Amino acid sequence: MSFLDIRYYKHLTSTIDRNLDFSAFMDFEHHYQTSVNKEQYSIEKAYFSYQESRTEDTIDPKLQSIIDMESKLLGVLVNMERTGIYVDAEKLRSIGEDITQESKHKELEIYDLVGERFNINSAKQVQNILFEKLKIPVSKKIKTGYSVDNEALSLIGQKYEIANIILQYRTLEKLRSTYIDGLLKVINPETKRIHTTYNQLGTSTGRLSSEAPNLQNIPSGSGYSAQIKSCFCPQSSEFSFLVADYSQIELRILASLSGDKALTEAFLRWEDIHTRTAHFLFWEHTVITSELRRIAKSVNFWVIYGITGFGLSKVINSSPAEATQYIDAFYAMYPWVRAYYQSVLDGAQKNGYVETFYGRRRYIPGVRDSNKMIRAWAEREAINMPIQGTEADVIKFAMMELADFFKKDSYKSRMLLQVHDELVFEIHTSEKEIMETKIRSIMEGIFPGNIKLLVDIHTGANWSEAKG
DNA sequence: ACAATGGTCC
DNA sequence: ACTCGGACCATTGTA
Repeated sequence: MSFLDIRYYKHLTSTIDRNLDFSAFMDFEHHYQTSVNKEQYSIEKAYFSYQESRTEDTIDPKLQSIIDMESKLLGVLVNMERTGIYVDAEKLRSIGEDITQESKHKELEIYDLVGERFNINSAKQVQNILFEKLKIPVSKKIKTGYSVDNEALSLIGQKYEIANIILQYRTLEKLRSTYIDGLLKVINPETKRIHTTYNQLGTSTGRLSSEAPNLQNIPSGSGYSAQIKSCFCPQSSEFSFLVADYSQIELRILASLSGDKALTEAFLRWEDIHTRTAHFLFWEHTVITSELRRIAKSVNFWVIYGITGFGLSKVINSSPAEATQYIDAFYAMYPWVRAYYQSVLDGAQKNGYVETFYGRRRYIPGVRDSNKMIRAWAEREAINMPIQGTEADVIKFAMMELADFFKKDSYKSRMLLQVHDELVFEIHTSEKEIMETKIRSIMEGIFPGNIKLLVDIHTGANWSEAKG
């Protein structure tokens, strides 16, 4: 277990138990950061330092179970990293050429409209062109001047076509720079595959992060995004892709943790939860249009984040007052959720931390701060962490069980990626049936809450085809 | 090198 | 009044 290096210790201090003296560890970390060979740090060293610096004598058994899980998970992650994922470089390059061509075209179109050449990639220069030269009214301000981000340009685009073309140009450039050039650069020449690195220490909720490259933010839309995603595929024809994702896992966990009757019943009756919320929010409408459902979906989504009416209003394009009404209506519909949130905040006040279903902790000192803004921020963090963190715990436990299963009978199929609520597999043709059955049963069976977790499974010849 | 801005994902 | 749940990365521009 030589991979259980210093990352593990850092994880303990940062996401599991922040109540530690960090100084004993600084030397260790310095060596880690300057070291070429990460493997030289053993679990024994890390664990020793951890014990040395603990301020309590005993460790909460629930916390210990998380520590044990993380220890074992590291080996699973290392296997996934080493396995990597194949990318059709030729296809990716060819898509890149299409994008470049279209991008060049947009570029010229912009110069033509403006009557001047400038660097469209520079926010500053775009500001100058739009607001100084073309005298377009400002829609949104930022620290250093006038914003030209997506939100601002979309507004401007209602009247000035130039903003829409800049948006289109940006989208193309984003795809080209980050996902074409960026990915081509990190294909391993020996394996022809991309090997990401999972960071177990990167988040404060217990989620994994993925870096060098980040394979957790590959675009998922249609058009070029789908084309890029389709470049992720099996290396040989004996394999296909399988994507298994938890369906509405946050809301299901919220239902279990809060025990809310209405939310629980809705799930037990297999109702469409977004439509149900929409019916309640827009009770005066007899027909729920897709637009109304979209708003209700945003409300459901952002209530989990502990967001304010102001924030929600930006997402659903309404006034803050209207958005606040929606949030209040949500709480009226699911009163136990509000009570549950209150109990989470009370716990944060009392203990200084909040915890997941499995006992993973996040220390939140801000809930005791005298500054109202800081406190409000801390409260949103506190409300979100048990849900997002439990989700992270659930999929991590599932991954470990899946890894055991794959290993036990020496299957040829492999687990390749984790994207927070989704796992990507490379499935050998001969193992298709058993894999579908087992992956579903392991993932759905891991969480013992009142509400059963649901897993959607899609298969296909590549990542794009296999997505939901 | 580093901050600011912007954009992609769950 | 309000820039807000959790991440990583590219580009520009300044130090």
